[in-house]
Amino acid sequence: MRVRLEDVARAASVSPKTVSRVLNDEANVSDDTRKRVRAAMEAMDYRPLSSARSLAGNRSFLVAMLYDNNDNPASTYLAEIQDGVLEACDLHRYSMMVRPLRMRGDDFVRRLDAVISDHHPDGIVLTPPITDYAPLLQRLRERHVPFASVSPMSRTDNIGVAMDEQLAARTMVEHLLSLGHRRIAHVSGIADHGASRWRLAGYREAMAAAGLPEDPALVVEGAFTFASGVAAARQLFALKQRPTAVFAANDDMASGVMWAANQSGLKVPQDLSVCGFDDIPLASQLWPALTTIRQPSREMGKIAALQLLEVLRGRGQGQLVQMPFSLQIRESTAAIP
Amino acid sequence: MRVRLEDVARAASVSPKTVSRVLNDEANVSDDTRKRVRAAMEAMDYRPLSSARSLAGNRSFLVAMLYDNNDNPASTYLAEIQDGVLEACDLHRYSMMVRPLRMRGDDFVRRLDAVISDHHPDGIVLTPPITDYAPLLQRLRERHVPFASVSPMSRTDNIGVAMDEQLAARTMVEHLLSLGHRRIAHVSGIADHGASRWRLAGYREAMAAAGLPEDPALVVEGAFTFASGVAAARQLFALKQRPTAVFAANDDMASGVMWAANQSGLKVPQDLSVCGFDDIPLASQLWPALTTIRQPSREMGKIAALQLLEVLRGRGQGQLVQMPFSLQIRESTAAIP
DNA sequence: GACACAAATGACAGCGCTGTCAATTTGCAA
DNA sequence: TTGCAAATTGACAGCGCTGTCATTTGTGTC
Repeated sequence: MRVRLEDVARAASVSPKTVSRVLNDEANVSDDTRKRVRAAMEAMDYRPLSSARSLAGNRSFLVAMLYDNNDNPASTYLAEIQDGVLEACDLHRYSMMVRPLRMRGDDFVRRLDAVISDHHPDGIVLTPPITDYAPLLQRLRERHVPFASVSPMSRTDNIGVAMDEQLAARTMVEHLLSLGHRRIAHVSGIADHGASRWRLAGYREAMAAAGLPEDPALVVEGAFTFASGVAAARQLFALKQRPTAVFAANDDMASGVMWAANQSGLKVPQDLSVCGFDDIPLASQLWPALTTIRQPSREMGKIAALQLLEVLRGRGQGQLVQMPFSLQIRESTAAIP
Repeated sequence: MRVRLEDVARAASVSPKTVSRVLNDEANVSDDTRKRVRAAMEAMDYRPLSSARSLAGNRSFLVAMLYDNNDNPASTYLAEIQDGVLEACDLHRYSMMVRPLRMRGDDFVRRLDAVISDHHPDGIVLTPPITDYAPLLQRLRERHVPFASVSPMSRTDNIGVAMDEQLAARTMVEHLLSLGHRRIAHVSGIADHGASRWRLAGYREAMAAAGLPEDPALVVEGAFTFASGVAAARQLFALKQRPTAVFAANDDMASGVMWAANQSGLKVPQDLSVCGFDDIPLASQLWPALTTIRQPSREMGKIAALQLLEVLRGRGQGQLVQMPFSLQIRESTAAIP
């Protein structure tokens, strides 16, 4: 038969309520008692029944990770974040569920409400690009559902994890500048994603700081996909004055650019330097391996979830953790000839 | 305040137990009553509290999807299956959780037990490569946890979804043969994965049927990754008698082969035909677009979950659904010069 | 209309935990 | 040693639903 809390109580010669206190790490339990109870739990391999805990305690021990994969082809990114969130949840014995939640559609709030009412997550982890969708944030606040975000656009009133993407992008471009490149193109992402804005801003900042005039022809909008990288590259290669380096806003597009370069007979990095952003697994597998910005997605998912859990467990307020980035210089960038 | 089952009962002038019957689609409720109760539920936007249902009914309404991503770099594949499983679960108002579960390690059974004891899933969806791990299956049967599999190796005593991968592989190779190719190489996957075996078997079958002697040099083992495709291709290109076509056991490796071909100055498909398996998004984005076998992962995840749910809901036994495949002929394969 | 039987409905306890609040023990100052 | 507040522990009800079993209602037969 199942071991119940009551059984543990009997074994430890305390009341069920005391076992409950130990289980929930509550204060006001003597060290001696706590130890005895813990030992009994261990000895009996006690597994609290989460449905009973939820019913009695009015909490679900559930964290929901919301995402919109409609606009987000980089499923490897979401998968990594998911792994990180799950790791954090496991640490505190919370469950995790994942829910796609498309932004488009006027029944958005209804769908969000359904998720909350049906599953009662204690808290929510938001992933780009829905980290900044106003109706979502508003509704979560109205319903008092705590949430944490991965790479939110707004850096105030938010907990979770963020990276200084603008500085990272600037650093990337400065690397190209230091190699002697002057005609540096940028393939940006979907316009209203925070990631696109910051990376583009970082590019512009670096170019301006180097005293280079802005050339609109050198900035092409992509969609974070391999195919859009190919298309953007074709457009850039068709320019009368071809760029000598391309900074793509993510690795998928960067590999598209490299592919197109290969097709056009351009050697990377001899004829063209290419760099990306994210450091997806493919980046180091490509040949030549891609110079990029390392963004530890898995770790970021974990940290965001930990901030949320801190709040859920009544341990603190949580904060917006600033993530360091690192420039991964590999073989796809080189000095101009 | 929250609307409870009791409130619905009062509104519909029936006992709580009757509302419970309607909620659970049980028999022995008159059509009239059922309609009245449904209307009341609708009107009051009643949301049953799953923790109470679980506690009283001793079921969790939870489906767990288990995977081992350690050996499975194609996270896009798992993400699609996950989406499909989730869709099926939503259909029947079940929740879904995902759990990585590494096969290696002698504490495997303990880890599996922990998942079951902690979360009490009503059933489990297994994904390759853990669909055929004997200790896992044995333990699930011992604990009477129903499960369904996506592409299990054993086609007996299993419910879920499968594709005739061997026939698909054979069909792919026959396509190459029909284009006049004779020196056809195969880049296989991780040896003990079912997918690798079937695809290799299909390749051999087609070659033998065409009366071509088996040349061990033409079969190179990869690991389902882009990088392993590149490595395998290099090995094949180094052969004194280079193959004119390469059939890779998945699209990631096929794109690796194409990449390597590009690097070696081989034009695809003029100098080398390349084809893959799975039809991942990248396949149609590549240039030239990759000829491959379409494997509808998302749909397969959904179907597997539906078989499981049929069992969980006491609606039937579930079955191993055979999935049709389709050959996607694109631009990466062509007749030999 | 009376009877047998099946279908429909309801009463009630209890699933395993936690919230509330009361009871007991401990620690410490006087 | 006594007194009192603080710390610790426990008693008990109840969270919202479903299982069990009893009761009522409906249906068909002679």
